[in-house]
Amino acid sequence: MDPIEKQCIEKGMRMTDQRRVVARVLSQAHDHPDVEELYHRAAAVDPNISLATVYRTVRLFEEAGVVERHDFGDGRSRYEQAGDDHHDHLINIKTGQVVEFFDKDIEIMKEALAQKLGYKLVGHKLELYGVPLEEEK
Amino acid sequence: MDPIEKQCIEKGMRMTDQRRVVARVLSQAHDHPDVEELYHRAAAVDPNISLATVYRTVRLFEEAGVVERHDFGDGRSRYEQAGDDHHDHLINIKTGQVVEFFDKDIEIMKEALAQKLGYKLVGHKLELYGVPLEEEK
DNA sequence: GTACGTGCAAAAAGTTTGCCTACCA
DNA sequence: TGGTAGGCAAACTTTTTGCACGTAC
Repeated sequence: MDPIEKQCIEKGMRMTDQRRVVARVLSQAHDHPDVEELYHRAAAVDPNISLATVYRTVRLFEEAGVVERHDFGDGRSRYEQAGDDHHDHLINIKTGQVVEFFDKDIEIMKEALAQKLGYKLVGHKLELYGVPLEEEK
Repeated sequence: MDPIEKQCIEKGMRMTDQRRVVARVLSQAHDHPDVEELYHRAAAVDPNISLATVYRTVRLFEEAGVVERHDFGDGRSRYEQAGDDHHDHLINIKTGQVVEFFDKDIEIMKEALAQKLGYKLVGHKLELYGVPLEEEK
C-alpha cells in the first residue's frame, strides 16, 4: 500500500477508489504536478475520475497534512507528498524546472527566527529562483 | 516625487495619471495590499481608474522590478514596493497578519545555497508561518 | 501625430459548489 | 442503511484581453 493511503487510513478517512488512485499518483510522483496533471495521471488509471474529485481530494489531503501545496508563481497550485523529509525548492526561471534541496543549518535558522519574533513555527517555505551559472549572461 | 515614480521615469516608462496614482499608493502602503485593495485606495484619489488598469500597472511595475509580488497562500497576489531593503515575511496563521523581518545570515546562506546548486540567485523568498508563542496551545 | 495606455465588458483560467446518484463502512 | 463521496455542470474568483477612444511625448 502506498504511504499516502496508509496515512489516510490511520487518520480514519473513508477510502474510495478515487482517493486511492490520487494517493497512488501522488506517492509515485517525483515532481510537483498541478491539479490538471494529477487529473490526467489519475484518469490514465481510472478514466471515470472527475476533475472536481481531484480538487476535492488534494484539498482533503492537504488539510490532513499528507500532501503539501506549493505555489511557484505560475498561478497554479502544485502538490507533492508531505514526507518526513522536508526540503526546499530552487526554481530555474528559464525552464521552470524545480530542484529540491535540504540544508540543516537553514532549517535551524528558520526555527530560531520564528522564536525570536515570538512565534511558534508551524510551516515554512523557502524558494530560490535562479538561472544556471554557465548561462547567466 | 515618490520613489516608485522616480524609478519608473528612470526606466523610461511613460507616466500617466493612473500609473502615478498606483505608484503613490504603493509607495505609501506599509502593508501588503492585493489588487482589489490597491484599486480601492487608488479610486479614492482618482475615481475614474479601472481595475484592469491597476492589474496592468502592477504587472508592469513587477516586470520592471519596482514592486514585488507575494503569494501568502490565500489565492490573491499581494504587492509591496521593492526597495533596497529586502526582507522576508512571517505570517501569523491565526490572524493573517504579516510581520517583516531581515536576517543577514540567512540572506548569505540563500546566496551560498544557490551557488552550491549551480545557480545564480535572481530571486528568493522565505515565508515562515507561525502562531504567537503564548497562544500556541 | 503616433504609438501606447485606459475603460469597459467579455473571456479565460483555476477552483469551488449544488444537486442528485452511487457507494463505503 | 445512513451518511458521506463522486460526477456533472454551473458558479465563483482572480486575472487577462479585445476593442474603441484618449493621451503622453
